[in-house]
Amino acid sequence: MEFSELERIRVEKIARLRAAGVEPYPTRSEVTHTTAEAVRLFEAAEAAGSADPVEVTVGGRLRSMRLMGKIFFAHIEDGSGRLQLFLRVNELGEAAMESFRADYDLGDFIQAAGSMFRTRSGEISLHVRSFKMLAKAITPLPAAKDELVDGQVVRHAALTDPETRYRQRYADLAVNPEVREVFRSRARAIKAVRDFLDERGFLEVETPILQPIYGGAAARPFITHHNQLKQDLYLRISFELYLKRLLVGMLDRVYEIGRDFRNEGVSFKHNPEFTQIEFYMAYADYFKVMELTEQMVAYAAEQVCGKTTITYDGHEIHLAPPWRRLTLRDGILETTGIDIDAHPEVEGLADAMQSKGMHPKPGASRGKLIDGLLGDFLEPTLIQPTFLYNYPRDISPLAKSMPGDSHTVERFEGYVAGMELCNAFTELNDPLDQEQRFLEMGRDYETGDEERHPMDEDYLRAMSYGMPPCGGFGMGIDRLTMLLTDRHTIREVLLFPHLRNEGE
RNA sequence: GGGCGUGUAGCUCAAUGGUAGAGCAGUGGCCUUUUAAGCCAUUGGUUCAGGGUUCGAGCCCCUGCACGCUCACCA
Repeated sequence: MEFSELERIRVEKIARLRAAGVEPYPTRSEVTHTTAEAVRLFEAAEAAGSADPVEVTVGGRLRSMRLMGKIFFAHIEDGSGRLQLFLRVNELGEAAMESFRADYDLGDFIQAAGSMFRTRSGEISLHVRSFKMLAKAITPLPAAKDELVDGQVVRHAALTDPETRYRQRYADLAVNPEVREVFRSRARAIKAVRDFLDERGFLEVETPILQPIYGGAAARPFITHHNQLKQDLYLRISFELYLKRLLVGMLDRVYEIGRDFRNEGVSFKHNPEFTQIEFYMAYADYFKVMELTEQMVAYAAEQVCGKTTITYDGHEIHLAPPWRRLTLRDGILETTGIDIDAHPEVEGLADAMQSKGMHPKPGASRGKLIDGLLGDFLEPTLIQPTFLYNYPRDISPLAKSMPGDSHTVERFEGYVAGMELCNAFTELNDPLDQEQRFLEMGRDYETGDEERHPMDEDYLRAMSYGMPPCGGFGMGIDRLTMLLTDRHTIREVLLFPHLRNEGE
């Protein structure tokens, strides 16, 4: 390791501690309470009028030090909160005080034993009788503490540089408590989804991440290779085709929470690997799935935020069921004046778009044009939760057709805050129809679409054994977390978002 | 991949083409109830990297890298 000057000074302190017979990285600590527990104990004793001292040993990082000659104040922080330490030469002696002054730095992990009390200004604190180093920090935490300059410019920003925050998430977490809170919320959201499905008889399963054929979504995959088997494999882009095989196997309600990998561009809402929840439910259709979706998201909001009305990007959003239901046709008609039902063929739709001054992408299918209208005009207007439903067949190869409408399938997407949150449909369970869809996608591939659905023969074999009618659902956990924590980029809800290699 | 922007001390930020600075942190002092303590003194720079223009470049030009925003892409 190469050290900066600040770091060299701390390395010298390590040597000094060792020379004095003090191990700066001891194997064990004697911590008995978190800082929050210590405070609660003391408050309880106070409330009970108890005169017995509350004795604790707490541990944490040194986050502030105010050394005032014969007495020191300091704050330590652990995962539960902060606690002020009060050190006085009367109890500790001059040698210990001097060691603390000279060898202890902000960022060090220490433990302190003593009894709880209130300072004259009323802050619950620990009157320290003994302390020891638990782990010496060499690199100073990137914490800023700006001060009043000429009666103004109070800037107490901590680490804010996004690159440093993402590359050194450990440092970001260490100095920015609100970042820690985001990831606690993320965990609560996942637990809420899991509990919600478990309570409704769903079975959590795990399916292959390394897949010989990828499918279930339109995305380019990452390719890898098994050496001994001499087998090319793909990292999964969705769980869909494996989960639906399980319905053939009489596991009626299944779900998986896990990582998908898509070899595509990164953006504020895309990361090459992201977390997805998918569930499949036998004997359900997409309307049933809509009901479950709105209940599940509202439940997650309650668990994470304590309520179903949340704020996202300044918008007050009401997640309580029922959510607005809007057919894709009506939504596009309202926002563009184009009736997609009046244009069952791509040529007519493209003409209609041109007459509105739009520039339909040459060679795009009808479904892709409709998807473009949705993304450009309708999606930004969908702030309050909305189920858009009934989608073009040609962009939905795994969804079941609507009875009596060969161009449309029973599919919906849930939109909140102008962002696609989830995607679901009545699943196609007709093996002959499914084979036909794969073949149609194959034609698209031959005309240059990289994101084709490759034919999955085994999936067709599974379906040909008989697949119960079912509804299926997929939702990005990252986007759900963004929504519930009011974060506006996916990087803020990923502990270690994907970045380019660090420069030399 | 395209466009725009940013890159200066550990952190947050200044600096007309003319001596690289501030606050906090650090270091040395003073201080026995502080509160993002206070006071005195002080250290710390390959200004992202490499070229170029100029008497002189943190600043202007070129190339590269990283990050941000945005467009494209995106079942």
